Amino acid sequence: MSQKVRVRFAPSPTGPLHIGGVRTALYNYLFARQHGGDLIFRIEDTDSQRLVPGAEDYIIEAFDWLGIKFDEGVSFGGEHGPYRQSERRDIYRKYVNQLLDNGRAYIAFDTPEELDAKRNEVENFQYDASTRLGMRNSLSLGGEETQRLLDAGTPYTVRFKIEPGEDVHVDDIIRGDVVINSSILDDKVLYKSADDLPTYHLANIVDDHLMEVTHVIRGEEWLPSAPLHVLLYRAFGWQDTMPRFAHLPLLLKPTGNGKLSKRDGDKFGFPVFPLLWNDPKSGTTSMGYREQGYLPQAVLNFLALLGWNPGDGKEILTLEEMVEKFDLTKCSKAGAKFDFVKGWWFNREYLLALPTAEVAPMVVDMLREQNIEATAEQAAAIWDMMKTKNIEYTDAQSQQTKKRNISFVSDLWPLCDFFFIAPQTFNREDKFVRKNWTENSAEEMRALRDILAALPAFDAETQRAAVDAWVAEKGCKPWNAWRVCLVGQGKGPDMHELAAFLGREETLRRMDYAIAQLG
RNA sequence: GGUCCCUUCGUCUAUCGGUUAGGACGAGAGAUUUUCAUUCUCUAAAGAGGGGUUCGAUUCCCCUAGGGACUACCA
Repeated sequence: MSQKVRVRFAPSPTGPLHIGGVRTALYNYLFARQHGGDLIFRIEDTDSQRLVPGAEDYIIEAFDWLGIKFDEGVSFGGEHGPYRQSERRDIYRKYVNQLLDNGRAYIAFDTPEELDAKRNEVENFQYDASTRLGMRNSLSLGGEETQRLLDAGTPYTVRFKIEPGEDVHVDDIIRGDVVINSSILDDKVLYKSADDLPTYHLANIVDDHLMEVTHVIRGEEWLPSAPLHVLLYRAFGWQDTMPRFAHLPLLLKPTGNGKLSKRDGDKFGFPVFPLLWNDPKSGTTSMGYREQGYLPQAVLNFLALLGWNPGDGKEILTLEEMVEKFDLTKCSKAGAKFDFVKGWWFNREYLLALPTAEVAPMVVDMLREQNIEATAEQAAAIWDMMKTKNIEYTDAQSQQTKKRNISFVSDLWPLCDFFFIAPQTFNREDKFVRKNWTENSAEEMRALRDILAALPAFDAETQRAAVDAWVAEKGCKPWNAWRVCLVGQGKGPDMHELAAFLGREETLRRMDYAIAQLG
């Protein structure tokens, strides 16, 4: 009797995909893969008012970039379509009528204005068993009047008739048995005639049933309405095939109270969307993980561990390992503060583990942004020399400089600019220059210069052999002064490798220039 | 306000009645180093509070406090 696992990720195309949504999708993906099941991509566009052009394409592109693959759904095809709710009107209408026919729902004519007025008039007004008879609906108006209004084309909604006084149980995989009394539930609007579309609640239940969804894995914000959904399954007589629920903890602000929002990203300088987003309404643009230089696997890995932990101490996990180890029952119940600094660490781990050949094109792009044209070979050479090096990372919030590793390719630039830009001036006050350019330095550099000039070849090893011999004989330590010449500061890779990259001509030129400047 | 969910180092978390409460990020210190780094070693850092249950509670129950979500003709 084991049914094939089928789960879905069903975003509403009202804007760019939030990072929390990405995590929800990821958990669905991991769960589906682990059980050899299907992952469905459904578009929940039942709110025509809030639809944002481009949002759907954005979401699809985001998952494509992230490497989360769907088995069926919008743009993926499948046997259970259409997968866009706005294209399923006929289906919903049929099921709304079923509920109407068996008395589980009723027609309501109250206008939004009337409802507003009621809410202003009565504190904590709730449209339910205790108040519905005082409202304008088929229950209070009677069949004749209802039909008359319908015939007159009066806009209406269909409301779910909730029977009060029953404890409704939701069996949640993460939270266990959650009980809510039906009396605190209101008669939810299931369908609105104005746009001939159902609301989320109805569409969600009908689609999950028809698409044979076995597990509903979604954000915790849905937990309060889960009992309503249970009641809906029952009203349709679908309780035997009702999916299992798992309500995921939310992603919270890095500091302070509340859930993670776009503002937090702006405040701390991290993206909350997978891809760059230009909002057609406000005209504002929001940064994306892709554009900021995050690697998709790093983003996935980071997100996966915000709310779930395999418990074996291993944190760097491939998608395959995550699929293997994922366990809904090991998901935490409490919301997770969004630790974007750890996100940097994940990216660094993945970036540094990447083969040089894959990083080189990124370095070329990064250099191009600095108006420097470099070949892939040069970029690869720089990466190999520099990838273990550091930068001074400016913390956007505290304005304090902190030591950071290379988490992003863009971090590389301030560390490697000297490969392309020769020192123009030398700051004698600089700690490194002051310490390492002594009175003997000019003379030493002249000697080193002559040795280098006379070398038969200029590769690092040839240099090293000659210079080591000279150093051994003279008993001097020329490297830091040499670094002053070529770099101007206390940073950069091994001097011989650096000189080899620059080439003999440029190396000697920089040395001559420094000797002339510093004396 | 009401309903529901939640509560271990600063952060993400491990522990499924008996542990010196472990790991990771971040922080600090030291060592190494031809610079900046890397690397290595070490350190500080937690069971919200109060009641129970039990031989024994971080773990089970209750209360309080705190946090979160929901409370639309939005999802």
